[in-house]
Amino acid sequence: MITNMKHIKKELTDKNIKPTYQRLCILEYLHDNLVHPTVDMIYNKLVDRIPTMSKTTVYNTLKIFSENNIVNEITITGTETRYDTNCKSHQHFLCKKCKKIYDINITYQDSEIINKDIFGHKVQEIHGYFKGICKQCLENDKIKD
Amino acid sequence: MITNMKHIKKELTDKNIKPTYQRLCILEYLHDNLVHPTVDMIYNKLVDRIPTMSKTTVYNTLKIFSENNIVNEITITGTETRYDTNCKSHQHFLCKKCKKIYDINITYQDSEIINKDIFGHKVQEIHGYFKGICKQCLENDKIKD
DNA sequence: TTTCATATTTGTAATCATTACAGATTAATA
DNA sequence: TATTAATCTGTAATGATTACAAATATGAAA
Ligand SMILES: [Mn+2]
Ligand SMILES: [Mn+2]
Ligand SMILES: [Zn+2]
Ligand SMILES: [Zn+2]
Repeated sequence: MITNMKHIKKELTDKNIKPTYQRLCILEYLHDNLVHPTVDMIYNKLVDRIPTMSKTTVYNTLKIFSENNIVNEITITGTETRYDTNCKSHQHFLCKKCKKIYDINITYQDSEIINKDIFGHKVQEIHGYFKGICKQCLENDKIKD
Repeated sequence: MITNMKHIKKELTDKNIKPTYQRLCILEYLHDNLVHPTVDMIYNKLVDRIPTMSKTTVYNTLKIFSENNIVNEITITGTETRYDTNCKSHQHFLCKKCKKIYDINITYQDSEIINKDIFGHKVQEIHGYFKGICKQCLENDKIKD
């Protein structure tokens, strides 16, 4: 338990979300595992501690979190949604081989664009990401050669 | 038929892809409909002209096109893959309301990053997109008020 | 042309993530 | 305590995509 439970509870109550046990566990998991996990990763980890946990609850909870800007949904893989509690503006790197998503902190001039217009369209979110082969996979390949 | 068939045929033969009737029709559709269509949109349009067309063929063909860099797969909606034959570097705007994807031509310094390293990861693709409400939907909302 | 091998297309079934829904459980309120 | 609302749970349905095998078309040798 890396993250303080009181902070997590406050994060929910501040947004008028009832801090139920399931919600606290899911949010705690997200804060302690900043690897952009899938619903399955979250569920499979928590079901050990909470055997009654339902996958539907994970989906429902993440939907509430997303609507309240507690998590960001990342849909760059094309297969499943990944979840991110890092709400600071940042980019991502998706490894085509191992499917890991890394944070890339390149400071952009986001503030210039966000909530403004771009060709008449109202911008609410800015997403940027790179695809390729990650450092670790590159090194694994080297060893094979 | 806006695009010249000879050009389309050459595009395939240049990459050693047999220019079958189905493949030509799909590629022609993509060139004439630069709206980032879904598999369903492509299939439903083409099945009128080619009643034997199979949706699996659309999937197979787009996979071959993607592997040969004839189309780009866009996975920003989270629900289904959209396809783009505009291979010049450009950004996208996804409208949360009507789900239309618009091209946004902001010149980036892509060439500085592509095929180079970023924190040790090998970058092969750069993606950037915005989410919000598009011009047309904003205007439709105005009328309602 | 006929024969045979190969590539492509097609239709159906399977898979997998996500959503819909209704009943069970829990919490809040009177 | 009794009543009501919110939350959670399990299962069924949905929808996009993939797997697979049979049907069809293509193309080269004989
Ligand atoms: Mn992140
Ligand atoms: Mn485009
Ligand atoms: Zn990797
Ligand atoms: Zn719109």
